[in-house]
Amino acid sequence: MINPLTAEPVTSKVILNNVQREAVVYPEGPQLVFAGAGTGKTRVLTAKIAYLIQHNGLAPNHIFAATFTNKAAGEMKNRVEDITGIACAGLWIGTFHSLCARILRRESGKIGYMPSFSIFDKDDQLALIKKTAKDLAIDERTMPPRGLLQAISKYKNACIPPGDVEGTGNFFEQEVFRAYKEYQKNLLQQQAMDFDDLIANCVYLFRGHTETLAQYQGLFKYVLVDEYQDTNRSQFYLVKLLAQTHRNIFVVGDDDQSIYGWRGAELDNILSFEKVFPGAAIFKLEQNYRSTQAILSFANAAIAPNCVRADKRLWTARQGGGTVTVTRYRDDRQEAETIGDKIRRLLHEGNRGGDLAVLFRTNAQSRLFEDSLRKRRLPYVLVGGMSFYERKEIKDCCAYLRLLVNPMDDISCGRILNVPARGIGDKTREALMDQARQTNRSLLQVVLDEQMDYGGARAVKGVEEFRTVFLLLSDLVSQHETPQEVLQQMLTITGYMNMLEDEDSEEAQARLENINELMNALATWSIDNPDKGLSEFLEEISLATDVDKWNKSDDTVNLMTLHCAKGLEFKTVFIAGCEDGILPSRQNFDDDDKIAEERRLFYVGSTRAMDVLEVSCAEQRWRFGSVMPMGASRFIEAISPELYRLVDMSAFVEMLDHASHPVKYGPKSVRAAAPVAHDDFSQETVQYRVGQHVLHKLYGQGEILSISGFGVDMRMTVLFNDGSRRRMMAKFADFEHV
DNA sequence: GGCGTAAGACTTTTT
DNA sequence: GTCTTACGCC
Repeated sequence: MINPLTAEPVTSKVILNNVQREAVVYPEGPQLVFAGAGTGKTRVLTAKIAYLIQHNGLAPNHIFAATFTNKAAGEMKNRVEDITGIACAGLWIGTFHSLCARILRRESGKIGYMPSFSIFDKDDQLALIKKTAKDLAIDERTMPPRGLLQAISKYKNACIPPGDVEGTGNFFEQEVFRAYKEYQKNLLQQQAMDFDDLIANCVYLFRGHTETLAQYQGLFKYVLVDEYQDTNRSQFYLVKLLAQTHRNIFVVGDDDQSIYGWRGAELDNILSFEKVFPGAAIFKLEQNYRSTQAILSFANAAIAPNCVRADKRLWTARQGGGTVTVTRYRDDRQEAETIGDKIRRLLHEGNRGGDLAVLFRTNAQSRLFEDSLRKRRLPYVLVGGMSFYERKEIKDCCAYLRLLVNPMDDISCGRILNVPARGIGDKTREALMDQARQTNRSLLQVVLDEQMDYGGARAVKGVEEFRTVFLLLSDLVSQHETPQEVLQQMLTITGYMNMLEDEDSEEAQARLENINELMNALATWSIDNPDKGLSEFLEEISLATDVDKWNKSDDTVNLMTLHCAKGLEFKTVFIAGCEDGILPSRQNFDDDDKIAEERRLFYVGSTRAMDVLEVSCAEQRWRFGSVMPMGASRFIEAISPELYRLVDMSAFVEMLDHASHPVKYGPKSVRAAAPVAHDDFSQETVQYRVGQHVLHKLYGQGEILSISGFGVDMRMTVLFNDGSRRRMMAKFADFEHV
């Protein structure tokens, strides 16, 4: 620790250009920083926080800073500690959702919640709305559950409680209202909140409790918001409330990078900031430090047709650079194969995989690139998509843990009542749920106190078994057993482990390893967070973003959606599938605002590239199981041809790959090619090798005995010095330096 | 009640 | 082409 009084000032410790420095040292009052792509937004935000602490002498816990991912929050906090030499444990920094959860855990009693409330993810929400709709006799076909959720989400994002929409609108709106009201009632009864509630309930809390609001207004002397262009109305209300007393609100954003309108984000928040906060100081960061002139010119031309934008001009000192390439392919298959070849060449030329990224509009497009890279034995990581914590076996485990933390959580209870199968089918479950509803108790409560006088003998036995299991686990929790011991016991007592071990399939094997991984993760987490418990672990899991879960590695090529790529940068970027219908998505064709948002998405993708940008489109693409003709994206068509080089590969029918195996494109037979077994080439692709000595946080020293799979799927067997032999997934192993 | 097969829906993007 | 739901059989 350095002494802050003698420390170098922030402004000399962090290199800042003139505008950046002005924004950092600007004394007080509302501030809006327009930060174009690659203009050092994070640097300014970090420096600002450090400056507030060091120069203004603010204690870290007086600062509220909302970032876009928890990972960014963690990195920023560390950086601020580096700069100031002051411990920042008390700093309120994180995503809106985690910050609000933190406030709500403390104040939950004021809005009828216990501090142990559950956080419902998408699946839980869907399960609950289905149950709600069923109870209300709302027909699933006329009112699809997803549609209901979307409508409800809209209300919540605007902080409109069910009481405010009563009696308005047509039949459909009435039905939505009925569902909304009942859904909220159910959430409260189960002591659960969905993602939107975390923000909305915070706003309701403050609206309804002026003394609590005053307390937080007094606490937060400075409110900072990153990615302000992507905030929705409830988030806007929240920061407005919090910043009311001190009027120190500092927001950073770029209207050209607003890509979450479909999630309720309101571009108007950033565009009308000056109106809402009169006297706001405006700063414009226009020097881009990331991309070459060629890339920037291309991106600027791409975004130019959007007319509702704040006036700004991005420029770069990085003159020249290779021309942006636009490549036309015959089909999606050829696109993926050729990009795979290009990536292989780039790696042979000495580029690191981590410097390369393939970006696409939809998750479904990732598969071809995965196949292509896997075939070439190139390590890659798919960011986003089906994440670890969304897997069935992991969700099952978490449901048990969640029920232990919050016994009112009927959705979790319903999920695991019959997992593993113990003879409690849909009928029995429904009977129990009816019983719960009629007697106004939780599902678990019914299961625990009811002498069942209905259902078959098998069902009764199953319910008894579940009761026994739950009480045993509950005892462990009250005896303050460690979280991983509870999980371990759950897996043994329920027979979950046996079930998977008995099933002799590859899938069961993978599930076992995932569960093993969850135990490792939980154990490691407990060591890192000795003062926290199960409920905090569960919260962290449910609020983690895809990028939070991403282990950036030097060696793995990155595959992700354009949305996921926001805020990141790579030396070489491929944007694939730039076709009308994909980017922009067909579903947004008839709405100009949505087309503008799609264009911004294309802009975001283009500005991720530092040195090389390659955009591509295919003339035909497999969609819904059949071939569809595609045309190049209107966004490309709108860019002046001098700004890129057009390469037409669509005439190539066949190419040779490096191993001289002809690769044919198009015919179905090729698509069904046998999957490559990874076992024999794993060592060449990653940083681990057999025989390597490693140091694990939990298990200490060990030696890698064998490796299978590669990239994200790489698993290895490690013999630890305590004699234990463990299978673990490389991406989670988290070995310390040896 | 559980498990297997077959038709059906469906894909935008995510905290 | 892939995942989810519905139905029929055990």
